[in-house]
Amino acid sequence: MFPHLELVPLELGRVLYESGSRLQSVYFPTDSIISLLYVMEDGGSAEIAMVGNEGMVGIALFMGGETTPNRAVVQSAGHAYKLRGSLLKEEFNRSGALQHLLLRYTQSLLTQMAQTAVCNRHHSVHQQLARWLLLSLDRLPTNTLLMTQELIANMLGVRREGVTEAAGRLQSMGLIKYSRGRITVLDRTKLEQASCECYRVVKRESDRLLPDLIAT
Amino acid sequence: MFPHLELVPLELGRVLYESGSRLQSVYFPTDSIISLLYVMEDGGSAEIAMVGNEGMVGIALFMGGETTPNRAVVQSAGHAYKLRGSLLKEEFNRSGALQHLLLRYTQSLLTQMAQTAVCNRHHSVHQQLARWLLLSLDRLPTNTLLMTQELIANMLGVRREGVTEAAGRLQSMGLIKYSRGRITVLDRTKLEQASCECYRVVKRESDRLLPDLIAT
DNA sequence: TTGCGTCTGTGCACATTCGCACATAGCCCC
DNA sequence: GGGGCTATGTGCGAATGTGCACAGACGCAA
Repeated sequence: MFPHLELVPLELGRVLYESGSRLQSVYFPTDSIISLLYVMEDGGSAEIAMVGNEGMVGIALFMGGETTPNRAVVQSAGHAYKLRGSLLKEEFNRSGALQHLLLRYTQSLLTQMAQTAVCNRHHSVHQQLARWLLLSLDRLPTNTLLMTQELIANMLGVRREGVTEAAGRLQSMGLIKYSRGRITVLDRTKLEQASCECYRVVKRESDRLLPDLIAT
Repeated sequence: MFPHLELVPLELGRVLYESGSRLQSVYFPTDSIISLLYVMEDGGSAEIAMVGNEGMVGIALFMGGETTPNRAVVQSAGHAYKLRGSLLKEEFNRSGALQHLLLRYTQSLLTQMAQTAVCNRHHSVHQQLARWLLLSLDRLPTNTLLMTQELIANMLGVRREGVTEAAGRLQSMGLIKYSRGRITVLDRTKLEQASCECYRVVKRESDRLLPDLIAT
């Protein structure tokens, strides 16, 4: 299967899958981040989950549904290995180690979605921003991310102004530093403290389910 | 495998799995409903998904994680087929039709969770209550459910008073009728209109992924 | 029938977020 | 180095939801 992996560049904002569209290929991000979004009828959106080098985009393919009602969009530019869906499906159906790995990854994605639901219900924008930054950071090689507050607001499904205020607070506490779409995390430990339990739950499950991650 | 299915009664409030506990058995509800909840550190809770006769409780078993950070609790009393986890796992690993069915069910559960996240972010208590009632109704043989507003509030992760107000509104619109823990849906069509798109998305995916549901 | 416990309704002060309007500030590019 | 675009900051009023307190109301049981 490896010879069929093709490393492709992914620019910010590119839509890999549209909601309900049939999957032709799957993507394994290396240094990029892909967001899974639900886009509402009125155009509003909310991020459901985030995929980085720990996972893949396109699980519906081997889960059997072929499509999902979500959009996959590049949240942080970078690269990903692209693979013909049919090849992955064949390999998955061989029921080998890859199948088990993919299923465990799917379970960790499930946890991420569940925790997103909880977080949306119970936690403040401030805590959610911290969670989101940490999840992004875990999927990037650096501790700087290129993201306007407007985009973050779209991901979290809140107002841009809400992000401005929360980010301002985190900055004045010395946890992060930012200007014009460039956010740098200064104190990761304190950022984790500022976040809610949701981040820790997702991280713990991810570490537990995928202990043996090696670059694909 | 069928001879090993054991029909067991499930009383309201019973906890089938505690967060993080190892799964011994899986359950296929017949006329009961099981809620998957996340319980926060401060004791608050939020429903992540709902399982009725369309699905099963315990997918972590075949997904490979063995545990999840969620609690499964009986939301509506009734019965379920209980099965030793190891048996299901064996059958799953035979990669037959059951495996494909279970994976498609898991995908529909994924959609339900994703939509819960969206709904928690963007929709009013009023809409969420309508969605929740419809999802419950779809999993019950009758159109009456036994549920206090207090319990519904715990499921939705909102205040009891918020449910009181939303339910009062639905009642005065003639969509439902209730008293002391007994809710009857009078006009399902209008209730769907009062609900948000989330219900429809979940329903559509569920119908699409599991068209061939026969009582297990 | 009476009583008690549980479920439901309501009022009010407060916090958070929203929606909008508009001010400021950094950066690119001619 | 001065437009002009885009990103960020701020200040309202309104809406929604929260936390608490307590009143009413229904139903079961003695």
